[in-house]
Amino acid sequence: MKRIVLIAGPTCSGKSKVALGLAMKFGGAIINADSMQVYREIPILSAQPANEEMQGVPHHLYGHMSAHQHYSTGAWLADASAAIESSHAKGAVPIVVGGTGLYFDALLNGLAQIPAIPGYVRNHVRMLGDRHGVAAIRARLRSLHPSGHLEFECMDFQRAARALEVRLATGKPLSYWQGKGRASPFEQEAFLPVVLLPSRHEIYRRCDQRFDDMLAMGALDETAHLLALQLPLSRPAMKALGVQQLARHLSGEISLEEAAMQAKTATRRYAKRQFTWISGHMISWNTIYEQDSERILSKIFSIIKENGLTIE
RNA sequence: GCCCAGGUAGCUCAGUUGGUAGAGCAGCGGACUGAAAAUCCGCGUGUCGGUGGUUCGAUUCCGCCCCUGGGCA
Repeated sequence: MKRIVLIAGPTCSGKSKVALGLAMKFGGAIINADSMQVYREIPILSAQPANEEMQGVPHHLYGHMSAHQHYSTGAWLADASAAIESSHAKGAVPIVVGGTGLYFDALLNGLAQIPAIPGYVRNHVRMLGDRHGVAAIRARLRSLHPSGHLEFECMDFQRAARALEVRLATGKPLSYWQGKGRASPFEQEAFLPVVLLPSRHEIYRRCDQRFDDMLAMGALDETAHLLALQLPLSRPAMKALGVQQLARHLSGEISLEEAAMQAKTATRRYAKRQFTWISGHMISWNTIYEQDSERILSKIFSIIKENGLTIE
């Protein structure tokens, strides 16, 4: 059985660089596990590796979607699984790298086997939420439960909307489907999971620096082009960190300095959520606290040496 | 030098007719099964500029000092 190397970590932890180093040493193929780097219109803002940075190493699922589209965890799992299999078939070590915790969770544990939700049901539910708020979604959910039991007591409209669309489309509650269990498309033993965990202070420092770098690389122009597409704000790509802040600067509402400050703040909050996810979901992973990419690489090399890239 | 306005949380400020104080933003903690860079839940973190005085009790009233703005010289 061939290995699947996983490299997770908060934003700015140096994952991409480390993945590239690994791929060059072992003949690997890099597979993106970042929900924003899939959109081709935002290469700078989502920090996608540039072509000249790829060093001839195959990179999959970077910019393969349009910002017009609505990607999802399920779609990613299917794409990533296919990329892993084709890498194995070509004799390359698949290296899955990214910061989206839910994607790694789906890869490692699978997703509940829920039938696809028809687009009209999904639109109906989202429109209900947009117009009348979470309360309307919760009320609708409650009305579908004869027992009066409410699955979603919280005000999380995204999850409430998911529960409602599943209930409407399948006739069964979300908990029914989730209760049936789930399984990864791959053997657990195949995974070689590594999480990079530099200090929070260092991550924050690098995030601030990186946003300034993004501006220098043309993040403003990129935002202007994205805005010209006139996409609804609900499109995932419109929620990339920095887009809303730079949009407000472009419309004259705030200064560039203010926009940069707000974008940096939003990035720090995102990193904080990633730290929380990691501490709750990646406890058993090989954890590397180093900050220097050479030292990280040598640690991963020794982890790979111990575990091997193939197993019986 | 004189006059005026201020000095309260990391920042901007509110407030206490004298009983050790609260908003927004920032920050911190947490959740997470097909939007996840999303979405949601929770938490004030403080020598109330300093020092004397009055008082049972001062961040609040009074004196002096320090600091920051503005004005007059």
